Amino acid sequence: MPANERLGLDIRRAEQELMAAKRAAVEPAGLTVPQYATLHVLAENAGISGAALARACQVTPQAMAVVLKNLTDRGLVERAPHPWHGNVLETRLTPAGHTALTLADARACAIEHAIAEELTEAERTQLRELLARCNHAVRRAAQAQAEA
Amino acid sequence: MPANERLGLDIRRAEQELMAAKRAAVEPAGLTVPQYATLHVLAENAGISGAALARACQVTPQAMAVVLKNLTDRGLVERAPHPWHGNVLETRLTPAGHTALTLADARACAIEHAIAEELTEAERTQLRELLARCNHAVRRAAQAQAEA
DNA sequence: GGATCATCATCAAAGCATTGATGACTGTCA
DNA sequence: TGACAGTCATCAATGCTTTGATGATGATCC
Repeated sequence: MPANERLGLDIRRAEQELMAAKRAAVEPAGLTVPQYATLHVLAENAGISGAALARACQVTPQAMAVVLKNLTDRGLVERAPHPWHGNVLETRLTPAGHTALTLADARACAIEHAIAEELTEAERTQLRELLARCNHAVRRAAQAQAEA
Repeated sequence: MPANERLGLDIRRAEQELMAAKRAAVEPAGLTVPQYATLHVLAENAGISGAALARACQVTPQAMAVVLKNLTDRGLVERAPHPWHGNVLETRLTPAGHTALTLADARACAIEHAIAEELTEAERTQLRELLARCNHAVRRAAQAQAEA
């Protein structure tokens, strides 16, 4: 199968380009992309648990634990035991975390804004739909292989 | 900016889904996705240098060095100094590497095949074009930020 | 010939991500 | 009350990726 026919490569390339741009965008705020994503979810869900945060960011709880450790060490978030639900650690933004998020968000949104402006409303919808169908096909193929 | 309007998330999600499926696909061959990609390029470019390999796979030379180290340690590739061009290490597939690649390639192609089949020819072209335009917009926005 | 430039390999540090396994806790159901 | 299932946090091992810095080598130009 020739490489230039593989649609996966186009998707991969787009994502890499996007990640590189976002990395550069949030770097002045002293954040990485996963850290920015975590703070973003946290801003709208104060006191959420680490596991729930991981689900929201679509990573494993272990990966989120590493991100949270780095954020905690640098004082951007704080974690405290849940009042009556023993095993859970509530996570919250600190003022410093809120500041960093605000800084990063402006530049990150500029990137998203650029994408949105490049495409018409109809094109945006279509891109979403095409990607969703790719997802569906991929998931189906993966499951077929898992069963074989 | 609401999260559900960010097209970047759709692209990101599609890529993650794809990566997860490919990871599962090449895992029975004892490979990771970057390792598979490296072997794939290597199969058609015997004796290529590590830096050139990195460019072909769109990663940094350092990242490629790690991948090559793991592949070399497991005997899937071998590296030897270039005959007359001193500083270059020629990299080649070993028979074991070729076997692993063949195994992984069948399953990886099945994933790509599933994507290609889900979409019509026109849709594939359109998806490519939309992604390319996203790339363009992202690159432009990133450059604008870099200059600011 | 010798300075300069581009390319290549590599060391180091930091961060993100995966799988697998373990222990602790809550709530439910018998 | 006691067993069970589900959720949560965490340790450990691997592997990929990035930036930054360093040294070696070959080719080009003066």
